[in-house]
Amino acid sequence: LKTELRICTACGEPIADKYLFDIDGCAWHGSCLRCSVCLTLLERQPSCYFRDRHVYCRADYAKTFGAKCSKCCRTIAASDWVRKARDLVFHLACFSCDTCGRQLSTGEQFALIDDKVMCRSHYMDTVDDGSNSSDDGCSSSDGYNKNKSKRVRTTFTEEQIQILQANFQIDSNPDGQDLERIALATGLSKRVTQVWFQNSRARQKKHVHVPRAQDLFNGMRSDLNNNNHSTNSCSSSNSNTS
DNA sequence: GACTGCTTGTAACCACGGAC
DNA sequence: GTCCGTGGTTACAAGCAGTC
Repeated sequence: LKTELRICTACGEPIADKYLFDIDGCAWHGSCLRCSVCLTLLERQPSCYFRDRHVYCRADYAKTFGAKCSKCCRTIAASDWVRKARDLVFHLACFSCDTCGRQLSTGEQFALIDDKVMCRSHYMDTVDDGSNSSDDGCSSSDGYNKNKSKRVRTTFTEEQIQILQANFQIDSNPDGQDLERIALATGLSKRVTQVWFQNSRARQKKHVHVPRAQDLFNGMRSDLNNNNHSTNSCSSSNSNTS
C-alpha cells in the first residue's frame, strides 16, 4: 500500500489502485502486468519473470532466455527432463552417444570429448584405436558388433512410468505420431517408448491369460468341493494344475 | 556386514507375418 | 520393399535367502 502515486511501467499512468505490482523497483497496474510476448495477464499467475524492463510468463521466459540443449540446440522447457554433463545440459532423449546414437541411461558411464558425448564402449574403442592398433579393420565398419552382447537396460523413473501408463490406458497401441508425443513428454527416445508399449501389450495379454487359468483352477476346486467325495483322478488333476 | 547363488520381472532383441 | 505388430527369447537388474 503506497501513499504516493507511482507510474505504471506499462501504460505510463499513475497507479491509484489499492494494490500494485512492484518488480525490481518498477510498478504495474494489475491489469497491465502482461507477458510481453504472449500478452497473457500475469496478475493471477504464481510467478513472472523480469528482464531488460520486459515482463515474461514462465514459458516465454524459458523460450527466450532458457538453457539450450547442447545437442539439438532447442530451448529446454521447464517441464523437460534433462541430463547435465559438466556445464552442458541435454534433453533426456538428446543425451546419446555421438557414435552409435544410443540413448544413455541413468548411472551409465560416458565420456565427454569436445562437447561430444560417447558411450563407454565407443570411448574405449577410441582410446584403444589411439593407443593400440591404429586401424585393425574390424572396428571401422561394424565396431558395435563387438559390444552387441552388452545390452543396456533403461531404467524408467516413476514419472515416466506414470505418463506411459496413463497413455497406455487411453490407447494401448499408439501410432507413430502419438509415440513421438509420448516420447517427448517422457524424455525417452521413440524406440524405447515403442518397446515399452510392445512389452506392456504382451504383459497385458499374459495377465489376462493367467487369471483365466486361475479361474479354471478355482472352478476345479469348487467342483471338487461340490462333489465332496470325488475320485482320486480329480485330486491328481488338481495338483497338476497348481 | 559381505559375498554368493538363485529367482523374478522386464527392457531389449529377433524372427516372422500381415498390411500397404 | 517398408513399416509395424506379435510371440518368443535373451540378458540385465533387483530382491531374497543362505552361508561365512
